[in-house]
This record gives sequence, C-alpha cells and structure tokens, in this order.
Amino acid sequence: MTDDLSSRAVPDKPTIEGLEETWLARWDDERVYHFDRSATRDEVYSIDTPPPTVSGSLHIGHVFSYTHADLMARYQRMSGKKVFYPMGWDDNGLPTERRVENYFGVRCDPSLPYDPDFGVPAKPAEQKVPISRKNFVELCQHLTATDEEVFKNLWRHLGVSVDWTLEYSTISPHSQAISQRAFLEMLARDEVYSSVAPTLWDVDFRTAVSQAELEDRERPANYHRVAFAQGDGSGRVEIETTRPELLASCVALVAHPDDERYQALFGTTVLTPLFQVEVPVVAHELADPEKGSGIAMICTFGDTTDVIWWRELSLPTRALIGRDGRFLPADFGAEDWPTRDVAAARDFYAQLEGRTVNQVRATVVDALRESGALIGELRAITHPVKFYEKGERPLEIVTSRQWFVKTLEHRGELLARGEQIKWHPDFMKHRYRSWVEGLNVDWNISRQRFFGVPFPVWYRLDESGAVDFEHPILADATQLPVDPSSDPAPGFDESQRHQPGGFIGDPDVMDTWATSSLSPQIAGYWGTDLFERIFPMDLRPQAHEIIRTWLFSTVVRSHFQHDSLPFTNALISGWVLDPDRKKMSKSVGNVVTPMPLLEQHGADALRYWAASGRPGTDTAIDEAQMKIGRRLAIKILNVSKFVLGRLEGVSDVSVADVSEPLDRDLLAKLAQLISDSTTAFEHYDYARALERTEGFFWSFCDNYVELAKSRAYGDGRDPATRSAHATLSLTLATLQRLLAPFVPFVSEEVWRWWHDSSVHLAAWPRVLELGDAPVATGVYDAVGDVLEAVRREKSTQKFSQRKEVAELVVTGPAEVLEVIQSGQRDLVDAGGVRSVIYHEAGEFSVRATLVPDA
RNA sequence: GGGCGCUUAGCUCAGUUGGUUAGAGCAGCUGAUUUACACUCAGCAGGUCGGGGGUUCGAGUCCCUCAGCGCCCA
Repeated sequence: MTDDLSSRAVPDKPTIEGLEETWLARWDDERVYHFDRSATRDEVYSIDTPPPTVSGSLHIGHVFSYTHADLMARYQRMSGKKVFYPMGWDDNGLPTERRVENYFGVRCDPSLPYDPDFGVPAKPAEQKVPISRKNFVELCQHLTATDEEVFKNLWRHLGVSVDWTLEYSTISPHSQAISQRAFLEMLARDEVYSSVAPTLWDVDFRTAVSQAELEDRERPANYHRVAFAQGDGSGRVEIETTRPELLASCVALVAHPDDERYQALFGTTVLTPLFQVEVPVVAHELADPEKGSGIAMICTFGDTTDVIWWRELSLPTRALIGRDGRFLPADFGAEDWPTRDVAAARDFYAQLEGRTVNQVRATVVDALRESGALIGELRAITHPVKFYEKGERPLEIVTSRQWFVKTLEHRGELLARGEQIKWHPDFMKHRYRSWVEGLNVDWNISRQRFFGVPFPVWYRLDESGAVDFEHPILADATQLPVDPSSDPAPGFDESQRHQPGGFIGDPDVMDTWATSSLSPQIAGYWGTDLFERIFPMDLRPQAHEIIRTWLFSTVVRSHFQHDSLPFTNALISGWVLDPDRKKMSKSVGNVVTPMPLLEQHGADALRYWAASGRPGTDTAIDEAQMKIGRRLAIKILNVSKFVLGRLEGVSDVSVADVSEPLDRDLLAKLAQLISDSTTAFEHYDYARALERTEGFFWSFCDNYVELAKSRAYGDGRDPATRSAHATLSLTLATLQRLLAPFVPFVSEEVWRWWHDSSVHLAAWPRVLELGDAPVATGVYDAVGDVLEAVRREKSTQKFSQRKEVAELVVTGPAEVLEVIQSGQRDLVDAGGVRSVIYHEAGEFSVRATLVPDA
C-alpha cells in the first residue's frame, strides 16, 4: 500500500449519523458509479437490473433483491470491471392504469375526444370520470413520474451503486421504439402472428391475459347432475357440470375412451335440455372418469380443457360470453345454432341474453329443475379455477383477435437455453424448465388496454368497410415509435381513418412483458455501439416469482433476435417473509415497507440483513439482525479510528516490515480470508463472503488488536513495533475493502480517513498484496487459546480482565510451546502476565495464578 | 398428480469432497468497567443434527423410507 499516512483526518468522535447524506452527495460529485462507455465487452460487467413495476410503493422484498445485485456490482467494480448498472422503471401496463383510476378517480373511454384543458384532479371524484385515451395516458405519465422519484430516492438511500445516467422507463419513446422494432423484426421472421382464437379473458379489466399471468384458486362450486335425452329417444345420459349456465353452448358430451360405462354411447347423439340441440358423444383421454359421472359436456368455452377438446375434436363454436362478461345474442335456428325446437330455444334464451354469468346460472338451474332434467341435489365441491393474478373474478374464455409469439414450436430450443444459464442457486433452473414444459398456448402479447406500447400496424378497410387483418400495414422502421390510434397509416391521410377504402389502427397495446423482456436492448441502446459493449449481460438478478414471466420472456426475445442467451448468470433471490415467517400479502395486512426500516436502522444495517439471505433462500424480516449490522458499522468506525491513531506519524510501513511470527500468522489467515471471500463472490455467494469477513473482523478487533496494542505503542524504530504497524495497516486496509460491498457508507467513511479516492473504486484485495505466500503457523490461534484461558480464569474468579497474572503455566507438546513462545511478548502484555513457565507434556493445558489482592 | 427446497441450541442460521469432542450470532445467565468502542469486553450454559432403516473403520454430511413445513408446475 502506498497510503499517504500524513493526510489522515480521523474525527474525534466518529459517528454513523449523517454518513448517508454525505457520501451520496460525494459519490454523485465524483461520479464514482459512472459507466465508462469506452470499455470493451471483456472489460465490462453488465447487470440487467429488474425494472420494478411502478404502481404504488416498494416492498421490502425489493430492498432484499436489489441489495443482492448491488453486492455483486460493487464486488465486480472493485475487481476492476467497468460495471454497467442501469435502473429501469416498468411503468407501462395494467398496474399503472389501475393505480391511476383509483388515485384520480377516472376511467378511460377511448370513444371520447381529447380534452387539452383537462387538468390533474386535485382529489379523486366520487364517481369515476370518463376521460379520453390521451388524457388517461397523460395522467399515467404524470403519476409514474412522481412515483419514480420516490422509488429513486429509496434506491439511492439504500446505497445501490446504479449509474443514474442509465435510467430508463418502459413507456418512454425510446423503449417504445425498441419494442416496436423488435416486434416488426419478429413479424418479418414469422415468429409472431395474429389470429382469432379462444383467449383467457378478464371481464373486469376487459382484456386478454396470457398463460403466465394465470393462477389457480380453490373455489367452491356445485356439481349439477343434468340429464340429456338420447338422440334416438332410447334413454337418458346423466352428466355432471359446475357450469350449467353454459348449457346453450354445449357442442358435445365427452368421456374417456376406456370408460366402459359409455362405450355404447360413443358415436351417438344426445339432446341438450331446454335448447334441444343435438350434440355428439365423443371420446377423449382428458375426460376424467373419476370426476362427476365421468361424462362431461363440452361448451365453447367453459375452461381451457374445453378449448383443447374443441380444437382436437374439431367441434363447432357457439360462443356465449362477451367481452363484458354478459351473454351474447344466440341465433337459434340459424346454421350455426341448430335445434330441434327453434321456438322453445329462442324463447328461453331471450331470458338469458345480456345477463351476467350468475344471473344466467340461476335462471338455467330453475328451468332445469322445472323441466325434470336436474337430477337430485346440488353437490358442493371446491375445485381450482383460473384467475388473472391481479383479478377478482374467474376468467372467461372469449374469442377475439390477438397477437401471439410462437413459443410452443420452439420449446426444445428454449429448454436448451435454460440449461445454458448459470443459475444461482442451481436448483432454480427447475422452475424454468417446468414452466417451459408446461406451456400449452403461444405467448399472447396483446392487451385490450391503453397505457402501453401500441402495435405498430394498421389494417386496410375495403369498400364495404370490412377490415383486412391478413395484410397489416407495417410502420416504417425509421419512424418509430408510432401510435396507430393517432398516427395515420403510411400512404394514408388521417381523414381516411375508419372510412371505407381507408384504414384503422391496431387498437391494442402490448403486454408489459413484451417490452420489459427487451430490457437489455432498451438499457443498452440496441443498434448503437454501446449494445455491443454490454450484451449479452453478465447478470440477471431477480426474484423467483417472475421466472416464468420476465426471465422466460427475455430468453425468448434474445433467442429469436440474437440467437443467444440474454445474460450469463441468473441470481434468484428468495422471498422476504414477515417476522413470523409468514408470506407477506396485502390482504393479510402484514406487508412491510422499507423506508421506516431504512430510517430507523440505516442503509448499512438494512443491507447487512439483506446480505445474510443466501440466493434463493426465503428470509424473514429480522430487526435484531439489522441491529447487529449497525453494531458492525459502529465497530468499523471505532477500530479504524484506533488503528489509524496508532499509525499516526508512521510512514512507509510495508509488508516487508511484518517480521513477528504472530503478525505473519495473522497475515496468512488474512490471505486465506481474501481467497475465501473472493471465491464466494465468484460463485455469487455473497452471504458466505460476509460471514467469513465478519468473523475475521471481530477476531481482529477483540484479539489481534488487544495482543498487538502495547507493541504498537512502542518506538517506531523497534522492528517488532514496525511489524505491528505494518500488520495493523495492511489488515485494516484489507478489511475495509472486503466489507465495502456490504456496508458501503461506513466503509467509505473510514477509507477516506486515509485515502483520497473512493473505496468503491479501490482494488479488491488480492493475496499477493500480503507478500509472497504467507504460511500459516498457528501462532495466532495458539496464543489466542492461552489468552482465552487467562480470561476464563479472571472471569471465573470475577476479577477485572486487567487483573494481573502472577504466574502462567502452559503445558503442552514441545512444538505448541515453541509456537506460543514466539508470541509471548504480546501474550504477557495483553494478559497482564508477570511470568510464564512452560511444561512439556502431551496434553495442552493452561493454569493462571492471579496476583492476590493487596 | 409431477417436481424443487427446507427440517441442526430457546430464536436466526453456518457446517465445502464423509474424518478429532457439531459451530456462530442473538436471546439467557455470571461477571468486568475511565481514554478506539456502554451502540463495550470476558466467561458460562444450552444440541441423541425431524423419525426409522442402510452403506462405511467412521454419517449432520451418502443411499432408502416415513413425517411435517414451504414453494413451483399441471
């Protein structure tokens, strides 16, 4: 080390109060975390930072996970890498829309014209005020800008070493342009298509949702046993269904091909009750003989199994449920709606049209009972029902036009990509694999919403006004981003919108994951030289609940676009549980927000807690752990003050001055610590690095510093004193750097007492700094054992540790005694020992005779 | 139904390829106390490593099995 020891500035009373404000400002001024854009790919460590959803407040889980990423960023930066560490905000999408609706008391009505004078409402209206799409989007932008400031403030206070000049948001024009470009390129490569298909649909949000956004919830339901007359009049077939309201859309009955009860029925027809529609009885192995009566009705569509049956058995479509969740018109008697009794079917259906699912169910069940088709009592069950993860009502299946990314036909390649990722911890790869193996529909990327990236396509209208979806008009790639709902299609004039012979814009926006899956391209400015310097990214840090969404979709996009992985390493954080180890949730009301903890315990302390959570391990909020982190920070201040105080007036000590056996042994142990900590970080095991460093640090404070204390007070010309000075200096400089990723504020403070530039730009400690291969001799531990025995004797006799030892008898093997003897000077100083006697014997023991009271 | 993880001291967790008497921190208990630190220091106590079986000279660690908790996928 070539420290300028004359420029030390150690405060009289060091304190951790105020360190955060001081160093945040200095780091900004000195551009400590600034990314060097001239760096080449091999010099760079790039991080694909998760852009948090901007829809309210940050969660303690964010603090946990982002700290883990920051630990790696800081380690890599000190190791000499140019760290590309951006921060993004995922502000487009439904969560933002919901927040805006509630926050301002508005709702979007795309049919309304833009009101340029519409201001930001001071407080939400009682009734939600309908506003135009453009006004709505403006409110979304307004609110996300405010939220992002709050988020940014929190990250900064946590000490996340982001380069804030690399900030991005997924709704920005830049992100929209990247997203639209990537879409157009996928379209050109035939990786995306639009089609009219049965789609999982949330009737409250009035949008399609994708498989990745589904969750099963156990819901109570009733089995209704319903009798169908056989088509030839020979008898009845009894089915069981939980959704009798869909009876009018029944297109077949289905049973398992091996089910002996129904062999005779396969190939025959039955008549639906009430509607008298003749439908076939078919066989399919997905029919579960154990469920209900083993024979079920297939409706278009009651659930996803209906869709599979419908597709694989080529059944007709008789859709009943509209986008608003209400029953659509059904033209009984027309070609698509055959029935043996047109009048009765029409008459009854007239009571159902326009009603909700629950209303229709009640009406149908009453009619079935009255007609005698409902057999026995309802049978209550609970069964899993598909919900949109953010929704409150079960999903319906609605046929609509959607854009899909072809994932199914690339399943094998995508599984292979998952194997190529270095997962931390390794077992998280199973989450990815089981998700990809379970895919059963292509990735639906269109949402019938407003605040998102529009599809950069328009459609021609023919002379009759019919839409030609098969030949979309594509945006000019040099003109992105575009908004087809306000920009006219290329070659058309705005006046031709909605006119026969004119055009319409695609009304939908993209799924938020369709844009955030391009985070490397967005943050890295795909198409510029920067992108080549940072891609593929080195690290994707994230939480495990978004493996199937963000991680998977990023892999898909990168595989298609670049034929590569988007990142090399995936660092997956666990859950943060509440103090009682329960999962936090809004409904339970045990969600912990980070800001109060940050203010109470300090950033270093909160980071210390987060760093103790190993990758992939669920970790409970533990304020006791935060207090220990705070204690560590204070100890770092005090021991640094003390050591630097001992080094006052000392200059030019180096590893060559380390001559004492005790000191040399300490450096050998320090070398091992450097090696262990470095290896742990290289394996993304920051928690182990912390544990080892912390253990060494406390031992250094309580044992080495005590042992070397009096020697360090000696004459600077004495080699033993110089050895102590050099050891203290080297060890302190090493420990401050090893601790810097974990407790960046206090580490920076104590480092700057004797260095001119940031510890966060200092070189990560290397074993070579400690001279040529220090060899562990065991002096430190052996002397420590004797000292411990002396302390025990004093403690047992309830004396002060300052009580002197009249005679110390150390018994043990010759080689052990020799080792202890080499550290005797420090031992007698630290232990207050007047005389030491060595006895050679097999067993190690220590006997201390204290000086009697005067 | 398939898969993954966890189960070690009162609590939170380490324990690497099997190798002395299973470790740490916190909490508890007993003490100490003037200059780096009361946001301190020392010491003590506390575990048949979830149950059962097996492999081995030797198992917290490897294998089988059972149980409980949590999660992922269907």
